[in-house]
Amino acid sequence: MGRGKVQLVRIENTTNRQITFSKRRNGLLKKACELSILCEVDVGLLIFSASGKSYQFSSQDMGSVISRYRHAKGIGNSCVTPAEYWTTEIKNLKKMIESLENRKRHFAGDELQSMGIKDLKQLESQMKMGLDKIRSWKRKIIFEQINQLKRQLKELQEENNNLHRKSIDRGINCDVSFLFQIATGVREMGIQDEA
Amino acid sequence: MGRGKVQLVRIENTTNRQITFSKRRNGLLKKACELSILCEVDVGLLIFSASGKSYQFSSQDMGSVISRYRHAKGIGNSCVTPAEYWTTEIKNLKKMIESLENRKRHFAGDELQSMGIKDLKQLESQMKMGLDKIRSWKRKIIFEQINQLKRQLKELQEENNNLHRKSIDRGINCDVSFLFQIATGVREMGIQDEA
DNA sequence: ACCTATTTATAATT
DNA sequence: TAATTATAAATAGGT
Repeated sequence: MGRGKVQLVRIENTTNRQITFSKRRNGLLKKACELSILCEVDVGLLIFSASGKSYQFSSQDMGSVISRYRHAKGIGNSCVTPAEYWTTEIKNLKKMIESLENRKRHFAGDELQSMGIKDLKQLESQMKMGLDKIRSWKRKIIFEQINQLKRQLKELQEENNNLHRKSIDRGINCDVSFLFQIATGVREMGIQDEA
Repeated sequence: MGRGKVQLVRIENTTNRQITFSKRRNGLLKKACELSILCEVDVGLLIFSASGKSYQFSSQDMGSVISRYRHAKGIGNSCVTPAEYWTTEIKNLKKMIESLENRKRHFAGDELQSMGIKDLKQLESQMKMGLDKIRSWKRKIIFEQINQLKRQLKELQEENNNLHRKSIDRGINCDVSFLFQIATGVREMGIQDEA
């Protein structure tokens, strides 16, 4: 599109290349934006100029778009990914609430109110129950795990004491008293579970 | 560009929206590719269809483009701590519940339409799915932590066996530094368990 | 930066 | 779903 046709190869003339970069970069960003709006899809676009300057467009925030990409690619969640992933998920939930809010007008001047409120109450209590369940489940599992850990540590500590005695018999000194500290620490953690 | 001018708003007709998505998606990918070649710059483009399918172009591999973005934004690979992460997410959920409560109040004097109820039901099921996701993620993360602890315990046991042998053979001071790793692991678990 | 002849993209239609 | 075509939009080369 222009006075002449262009071959799909690097533009050798530096000035022309920069001018074209500027023009096409804006065009691309614009079209990315249009696509996301017209078709209501998620788009993330990153452009890095030769000088290292970066330009971007994303329909949401870039982080969540990237996390979606990583999620789609099944890339591990070692570091930021859980947070990024949930940023998206929480955003979706927020959108739902917004949409509920936007539709408030639809609810006005009609009937079946009690049923709608019933739904809402149910929904609300379900969310709360969900959270409670998560909490209690978590408490239970962690408590069990910690108890088991304590048992194992205790066994090891006793075994170490035995070793200690044997070592002394053989003239070796090994202090394992800190194991008690660990065990104590674990116990405290077990108790403090759940705010 | 086409028979008619188009407004920059979501295309309501589903078929048209999908057709336009298909066309513009390809156009955008093409232009992204052209820009990267003509101007010799790095470009990364991610598109997610409404159905969740992903399309992408990147001049190099997407991973390096993304990491370049991270670097440019000064986002290291620094981890969000589990505590921070869950604190934030739970806070958001609480906000949503609050918002629902407010909504409930607003509806108190109103009446609901059958369409509104349909929306509500849909919202409800979406919320449920969200909670399920929360649960499974939580489960996954905690299990990962527990598994790591198990692994560390196993190491401890092996090390202990080793120590045992060595002590019997020739008497060597025990290296117990790894025990602190366990303590650290347990502590991290405790911290995460605050949501 | 702006202009505009042309090419390119694409909306509507078949 | 895939072509066709009329038209809008992008832009190459020039000022």
